[in-house]
Amino acid sequence: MKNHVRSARIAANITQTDLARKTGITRQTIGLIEKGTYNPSLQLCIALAKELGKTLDELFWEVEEK
Amino acid sequence: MKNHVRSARIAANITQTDLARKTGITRQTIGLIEKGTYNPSLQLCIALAKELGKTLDELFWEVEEK
DNA sequence: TGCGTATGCAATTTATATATTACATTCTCT
DNA sequence: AGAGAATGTAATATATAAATTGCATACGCA
Repeated sequence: MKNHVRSARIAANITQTDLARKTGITRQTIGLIEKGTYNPSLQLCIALAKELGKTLDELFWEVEEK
Repeated sequence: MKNHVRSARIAANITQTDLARKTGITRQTIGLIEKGTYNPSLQLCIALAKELGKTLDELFWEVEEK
């Protein structure tokens, strides 16, 4: 479940805590998603993408799995 | 959680049962996703997209929610 | 008419995403 | 050095995705 959430978040210059608050989830969940050990729900992926100004493909598509 | 899974599946000319088998889940889950009452996992969305020859965006992005 | 295939749907169970709480580390800034 | 902010991570609890089983309907076809 690798992705580009971390780099997109850093590029957007917001903290995990901010992104979590804006997307309605907890900081811990953001942390786990960025770490790549999680399989988030589609709804959450969409919320993250919109908040980060990206599309699903840009954040989650074709990220080589380790 | 509306999406374009059903039309893509029909365009690909395969059954729910086939798509389920190929993506490693059950027919019932496919049915619920197509119905739009489900919030599938990212991993499953990716498997569906690859099997249907689409990207995440094509299947799940910006589908007006009812 | 009867059989096989595709789909809808409901009840129950199981697996896992996400929340909650809490503590630790790292880094920056004064 | 000390304080605060950002992040890592772990244990437990809760919500829900997904599996399993089972039955119903509709359709094409022999």
